[in-house]
Amino acid sequence: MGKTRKRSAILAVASRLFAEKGYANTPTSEIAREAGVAEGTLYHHFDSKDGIFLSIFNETVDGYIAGVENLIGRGKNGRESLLDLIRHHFDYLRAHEAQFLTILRESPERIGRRKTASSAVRRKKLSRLTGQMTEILERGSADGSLLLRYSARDTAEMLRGILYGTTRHRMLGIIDVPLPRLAEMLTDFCRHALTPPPKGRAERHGGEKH
Amino acid sequence: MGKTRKRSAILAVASRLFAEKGYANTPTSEIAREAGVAEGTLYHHFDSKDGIFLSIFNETVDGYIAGVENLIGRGKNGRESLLDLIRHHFDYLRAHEAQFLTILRESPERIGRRKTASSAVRRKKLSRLTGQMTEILERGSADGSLLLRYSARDTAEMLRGILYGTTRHRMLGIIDVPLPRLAEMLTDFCRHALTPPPKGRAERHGGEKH
Amino acid sequence: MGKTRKRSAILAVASRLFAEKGYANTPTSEIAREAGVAEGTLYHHFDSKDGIFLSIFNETVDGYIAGVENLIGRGKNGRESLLDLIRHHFDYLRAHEAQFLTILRESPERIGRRKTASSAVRRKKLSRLTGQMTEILERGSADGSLLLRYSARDTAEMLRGILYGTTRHRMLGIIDVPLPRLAEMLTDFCRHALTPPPKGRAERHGGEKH
Amino acid sequence: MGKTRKRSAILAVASRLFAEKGYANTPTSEIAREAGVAEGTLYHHFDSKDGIFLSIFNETVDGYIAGVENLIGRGKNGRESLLDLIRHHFDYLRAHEAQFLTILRESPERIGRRKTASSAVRRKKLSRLTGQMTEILERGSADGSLLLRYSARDTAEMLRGILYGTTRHRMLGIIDVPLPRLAEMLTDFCRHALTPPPKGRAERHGGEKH
DNA sequence: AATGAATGAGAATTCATTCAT
DNA sequence: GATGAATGAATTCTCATTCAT
Repeated sequence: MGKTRKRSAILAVASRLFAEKGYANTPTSEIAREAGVAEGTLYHHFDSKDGIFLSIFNETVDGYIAGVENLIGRGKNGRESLLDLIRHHFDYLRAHEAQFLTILRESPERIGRRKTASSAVRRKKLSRLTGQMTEILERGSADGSLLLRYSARDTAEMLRGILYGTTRHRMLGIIDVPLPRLAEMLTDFCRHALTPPPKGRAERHGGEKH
Repeated sequence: MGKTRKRSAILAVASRLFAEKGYANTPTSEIAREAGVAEGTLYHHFDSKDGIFLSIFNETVDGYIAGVENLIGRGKNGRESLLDLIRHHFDYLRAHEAQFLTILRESPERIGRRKTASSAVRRKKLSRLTGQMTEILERGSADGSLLLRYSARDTAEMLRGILYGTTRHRMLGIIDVPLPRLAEMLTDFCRHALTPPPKGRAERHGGEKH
Repeated sequence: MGKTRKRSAILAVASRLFAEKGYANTPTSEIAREAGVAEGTLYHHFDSKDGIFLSIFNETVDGYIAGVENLIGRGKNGRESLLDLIRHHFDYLRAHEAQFLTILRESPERIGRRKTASSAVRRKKLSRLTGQMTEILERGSADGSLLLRYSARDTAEMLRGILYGTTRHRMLGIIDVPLPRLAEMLTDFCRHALTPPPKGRAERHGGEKH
Repeated sequence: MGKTRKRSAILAVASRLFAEKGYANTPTSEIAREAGVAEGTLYHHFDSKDGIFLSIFNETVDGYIAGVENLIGRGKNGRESLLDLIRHHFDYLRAHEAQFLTILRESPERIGRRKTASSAVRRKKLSRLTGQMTEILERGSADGSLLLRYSARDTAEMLRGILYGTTRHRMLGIIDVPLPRLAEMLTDFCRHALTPPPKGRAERHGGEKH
């Protein structure tokens, strides 16, 4: 309890500062000052500045993944699970805004090219996510509630990019659509793009010329 | 010619390095060395390291916007213009990979929160882009070639996020779908999400229960 | 017993680590961890990190000096005492390798220039050693078993340097001669350099031309 | 010329400070201050603090080795070359006191255990020295001017240790014999230990009992 | 006696930028 | 325009030591 109070304070402050100013522009001295601890204390709880980021990443992504796991386990059909996923995405986002922003901002630096031991772990977590989404899409394809025009895997990857990009622009203030509205639009967008035609009517799409 | 050879060399090298290692992890000394100029020379051509990034950003985004302007001017209907836009996006991307990656990586640092004079300029350019997309969507809505379920502006913003996110994940190697395939999928996805129902048939969507 | 078990563990671990990595490169945290005690416990048994070194130094040098005292007390002639001293040196070395290495490595830092209270104590112990060696040489000179060409004091100082340097190079792996062989060589070397000419023959050395 | 003035100043100051207080106890800030340059300037001329030590080591040892090479080339007999070597040792020492002390103090840290690329280079230089001394002893053994009771290599290693140890104790003020006197004593010591018996007289040594 | 979380004064190093040549 | 030596502020990290429990 008391033992981890400072640790949590550090993580909370760091999330906020990283989100606001970026990892590289946030000196450890500022984290310490705002968290009300000595600078050395950071290094009592974390290996390095990078270790602080790593903890934020892990705790946030683990929670996100657990949430998805949970909704998958509910056994709804693919289409409903997909909608649940989008809902979960935006709910979780709200509850962990600073953490999300931090991760959004820093992914290329810390997940991108450089192949380090811990970046491999991070990549793995993220690909776990793609795996979960693939699972949902496959279920929908099997139970007829979703119509995939591409492989489930490819579609899942695209969806991840879509969620990422819209979320990011929204959180960075690059676009103005309010978050709930964005969630609604994306839900709708996916529904239309992935919905099979109502029964009893032929899909006419193939006949189009383009 | 001779006057700008070193300038171009600097920009080319900087784009590559920023893309590979990130802005913050690329010392000016390395840019100078790889470009084959003295470190001081950087400061004859640019105000600062930030100025180098700024030039990459401006030249790249200006070219992109000009391309969109161009395709809008061709006077095709909204739907076709939208497809042209996606095509243009991926074409331009291919031709300016390093520059795009640089911008992708650094936007939050340099465009995000902090309101400086030059970040305002950059934001403006980006919002010009949203304006162009809005224009295309409005045209499609007016000429019946596109069906918007939300305002053209909101839809445009969402589309920008979608393009950004998928492009980024692809370029950072976070997802595996090859670029041309991704372009195809997105084209298809948008077509389904924004296509009006074939004439003579009522849109049944509204009747669904969900 | 139980009272000093942790103290001994600390000294043993510290000797080993100081010998392996050097005093400055051995954090107290590592000593504590390897000794299986808490970091604060170090400070119950010793005043400071320096105090740990001091204890190693004192205990080791005291034992060494006691051994010399002992062999001097046996009342052999000077020559034999000198050979006993060399033997004792290498025997003691073997039994206290880590401690010796620690002292070898750190002497200049902690015994050298800086005149502190405790460094004076240490210097005094070392000069006690020179005193003992001087005593042996004087005895040999008096009883005719050794031939000194310089004052006993000067010769003793030189011998100390000789023992120190060869021992050190050997322990640091700078030279390859095995320890027993080195002991033999030094014994022999001293014997030839300090041996009086066989009785009944004039020392011809003075007549040489060089 | 002017280009290297600051570099030399840094090396001179660093030698002095390392010799006085030890490498680990000399902050780079102090080197910079005393050398009259900015701290960053150190890193313009050297890779790291370690690089400064490395330069001192290399320049000093290279000069020493060149001197030995030189005296070997004079073609004197082994015995005289050995005496020249001792003379050269003490001459060079006088001319590079601070550098020698620095190297004396820091060898274990920087040459000892840890096998790094540059420590291998340093070890190699030092073993070159042993090689040179071996060469001299072999020559003396061949031309009859020296009597070796052990292999030339082993004797050379022992001699190196002897020179090292006595020099070191002298320079650290652990012993009081003045430098010239020490040189004389060592010369004499070696002469007696390695001198063949005058012609026409049998070596009686083997007959002794001990 | 024992613990270990917390401290904070330093340490080495980096790097964008300047300026005399 | 071009150079590159020099700068010094800023940054991350280390670690001996303390002290409340």
